Amino acid sequence: MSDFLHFYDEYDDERPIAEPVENRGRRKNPAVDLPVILRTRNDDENGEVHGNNGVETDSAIDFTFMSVYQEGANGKRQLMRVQGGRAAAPKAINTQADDDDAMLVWMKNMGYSDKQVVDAFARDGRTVYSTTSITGRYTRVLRAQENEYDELLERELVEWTAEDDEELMKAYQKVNEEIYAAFKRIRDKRFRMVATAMRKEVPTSKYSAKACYDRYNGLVNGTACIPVDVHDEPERVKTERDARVAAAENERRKNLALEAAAIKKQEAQEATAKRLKEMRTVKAMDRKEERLKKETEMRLNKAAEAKAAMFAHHIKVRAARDKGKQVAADDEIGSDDDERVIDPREDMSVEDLRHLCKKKGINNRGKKLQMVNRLYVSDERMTIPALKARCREIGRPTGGTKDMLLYRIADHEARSYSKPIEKRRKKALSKAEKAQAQEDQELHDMFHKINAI
DNA sequence: ATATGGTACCTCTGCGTGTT
DNA sequence: AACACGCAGAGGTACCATAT
Repeated sequence: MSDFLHFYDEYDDERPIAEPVENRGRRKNPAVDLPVILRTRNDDENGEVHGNNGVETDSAIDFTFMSVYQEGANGKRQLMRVQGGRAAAPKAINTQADDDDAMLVWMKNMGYSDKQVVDAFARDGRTVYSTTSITGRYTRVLRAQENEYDELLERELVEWTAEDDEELMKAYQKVNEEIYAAFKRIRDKRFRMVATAMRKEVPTSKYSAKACYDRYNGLVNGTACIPVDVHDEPERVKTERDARVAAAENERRKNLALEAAAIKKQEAQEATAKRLKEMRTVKAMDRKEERLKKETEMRLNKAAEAKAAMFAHHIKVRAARDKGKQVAADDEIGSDDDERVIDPREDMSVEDLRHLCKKKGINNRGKKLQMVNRLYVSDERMTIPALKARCREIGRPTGGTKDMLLYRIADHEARSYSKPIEKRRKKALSKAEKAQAQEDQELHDMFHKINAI
């Protein structure tokens, strides 16, 4: 082998190539950007065969378009391309290695990967082998060197040195350790291989490496249980095994039942929690409705009191104007709205009014306003103590003028019939509901705004 | 017929990713 | 974080196609 020390200089700092790789495996080698040339074949000045005739190939145009191979059966080789360098062509393995082989051996000895060798060769314009050829050529060169050296040793033209003897013993020791490790690795795989072999022979086999190991040792040590088909008491063994199988099945079912019970329990708990939550919600809704009802009632009462005051005022005004006159005993209704006193019973339906009049022993025929007037006149004829007693009875205040007492009683009667009450309550509720809905919408919008951040 | 470059196939290793 | 798993890249070897 020729001197290769110059490669150390060439590839030291100035020629950046990748660091030698330590382990095999997936690595990301940097891509080499080189011109693509067609594979060609020509002889150089020494008669050696090279691709591209050793011409420097800096561009894709700078080559002679010649086929390196004769017309092949598949024609594939004629069109193969290499990046940079010369195309590979058969070249004898020579122990007096040329520069390419010397570099190849040096790089491989240094630990560069096959791909790195190919890239470096391409970049330097050397022969560009296929990556998969590198190891092949490398091992062939080494064998050739060894063969040549064997012959020299035979002829006693070279000899072992003391230093080499020492290295030999070290190498022997090292290799022995490697062999031991390799042996251990393969031995450790023994029962894995046994299990695989079992599967090949018995496709239904499900014995693991561990099972094979345990059984094998049991058989060798005589501790393995006897198979039922060769046992002295097969019936007993079978019965015992069946009992174990049954017990295991029972255990399995028990566990399944426990599991199912646990799931059921959890579901029941969840259902209870859900129901409780729903009940709480319903109660809350009920409370809310109750509150709204009360508020409405309060508002209505307040309005009623205000109306009662207004009613009293109107009556007073009319009384002053009609001084000395008796209130009409029958159906005389003022046609002028200004003169007419608003009685709460006017909100009642004609049907309810007829019912009320009948109940109080008053003529219930005629127009709506006539009935309202008759009711008023009837009330007006009562004494103040009687009116107060009536107010007390219906849970209304007993203070104020007679007209206010009259109004309260009229209002109570009107509200005791469903229609006007429902009408007013609904009106008040819908107002409260609207307010609530608006509040809900604002909350909803705010929630989404916060979520979007 | 032999030597050589290249291919097919196998194994090993490292990396990325999903699961526990 | 630890582990399992699949994928892809790398090297080794037997073999094939072809040049000599």
